[in-house]
Amino acid sequence: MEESSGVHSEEYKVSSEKDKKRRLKTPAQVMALEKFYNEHKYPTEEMKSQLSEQIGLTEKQISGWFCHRRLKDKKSLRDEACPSGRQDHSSGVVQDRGSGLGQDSCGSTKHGDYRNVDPREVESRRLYRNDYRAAGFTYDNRSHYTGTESCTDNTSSESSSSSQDRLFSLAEDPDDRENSRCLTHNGIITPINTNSAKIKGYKPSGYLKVKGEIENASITAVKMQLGGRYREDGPPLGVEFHPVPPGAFESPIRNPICEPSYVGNSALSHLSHSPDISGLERQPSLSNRYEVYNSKLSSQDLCVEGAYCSSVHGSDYQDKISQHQLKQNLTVLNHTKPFSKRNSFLDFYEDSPREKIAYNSKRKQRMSGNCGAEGSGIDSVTNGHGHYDGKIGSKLHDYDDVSPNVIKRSENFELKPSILIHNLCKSADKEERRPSTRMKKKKKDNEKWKGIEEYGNQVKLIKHPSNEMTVEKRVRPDLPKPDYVKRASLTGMPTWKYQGKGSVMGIPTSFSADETEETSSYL
DNA sequence: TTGTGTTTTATTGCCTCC
DNA sequence: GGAGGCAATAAAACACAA
Repeated sequence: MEESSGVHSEEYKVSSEKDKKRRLKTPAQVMALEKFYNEHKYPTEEMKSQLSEQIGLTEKQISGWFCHRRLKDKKSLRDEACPSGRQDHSSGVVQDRGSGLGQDSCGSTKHGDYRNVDPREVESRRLYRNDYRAAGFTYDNRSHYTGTESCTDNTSSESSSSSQDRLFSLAEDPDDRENSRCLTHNGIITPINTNSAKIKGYKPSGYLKVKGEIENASITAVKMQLGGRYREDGPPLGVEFHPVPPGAFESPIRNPICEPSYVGNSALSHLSHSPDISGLERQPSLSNRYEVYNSKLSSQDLCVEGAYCSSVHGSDYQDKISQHQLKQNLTVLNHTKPFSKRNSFLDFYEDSPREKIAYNSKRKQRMSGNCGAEGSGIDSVTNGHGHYDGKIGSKLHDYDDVSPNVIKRSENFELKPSILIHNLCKSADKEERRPSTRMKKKKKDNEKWKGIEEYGNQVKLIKHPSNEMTVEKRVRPDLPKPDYVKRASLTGMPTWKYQGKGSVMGIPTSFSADETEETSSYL
């Protein structure tokens, strides 16, 4: 991988240097960057170097990109902080981001609000910490980052402006402890809890926490609002949804992701013999309410693009979320499959093909103000799937969290960072950077998932050339498997130099040999 | 096809910290 | 003084509408 990626990188660098013109980064690169950014807003030089090698950009470009990305985040926060009472498109919940103005680590270290707390460290570590802790993993790779890790860490970790951060914070909520399980060790949100996703809205930044929620009335209000109702099986934002009659949402478009598998009765979904029903959907553990909620969302918004409702998020945060969702979606599809998804490296990233999608669909996201509902729908859906004994959580990780096992099994995008980047770069770069004609673009929109799938196929080809089934079908059967998660969480950790530091790619050493063995055997 | 608006990328200057 | 980061700016690339 290093080889090809390296070559590619070199090529890209050379070409970039050749024409000093502004050169757009390939979707793969953007995905990788986004993903990495989601985990490390302030990458160390080492990380930058590594990343630059991985995606074929110069360190300077990497630094610049991160810098601008942070600005973007900051700007987003600022915009949302507008007194106009802007709401999060995806959730419709008043975002607390506003309060985070200038408080987020990505933003104003300059202002010295929390200089004492190295934003870089915070950003870099925050995710892990939450993850593992939440997940109940004994493994703590965060220590590698710095000894500064402390309780404050938690708060600071939430300082991130990203929606993910907000989501993470949810895990801290006593009522939402379960959610924490869903968090991936890499810090990417595993939308296990729909509520979390939906409420992504609520998440006071760590800084805010430190400062006191009092400072932000909106945050406090939301917090209070969520406080009582926000629970694992409860509807988001305290909105009670009435159960939908079975079959009410039987849309011709049965998107595994958006399709919430109606669940007034989880048993029904269980009994369903439809091959289209993903394992996730069958999960009996999903709360009815939750499912109902999802059903509604999906049916209402029913993005035709189904899998891609998430791409409709508004802000750049939503972008991240999109990535995340995408990741999740991809995961579901390939094993499901984003990138951010994304999700959020981060799949997209989040991100993965998903990221690409998000990337391409950004404009649309912006344009559609009511997309929020769609986005939230997706969130809820994906998250809803996450409700599996907490184990399922790992399944829904961002792709980088997804271990090789998952990848192998599901053949989806969720690759570890190195793999992801490599593959993405390979596929994306080999192909033309972007379609030049509008027709292509339009097609792209219609087939935004296509690209992702293609990418996934590439990976798939390498791993399972013979498998012609769709990703979704291939994956679904595995989802319900309990050990699936186990495996997923175990292997496939990126081989980053700094993994020891507890980077996203770090490999939890706590995993049992059995698991590893199992994984390897599978592979 | 063209014009307009938005987003992304690159550059530069300034500031802060070590 | 150097390194890293933020902010402002310009320009290219892109998306969309007419």
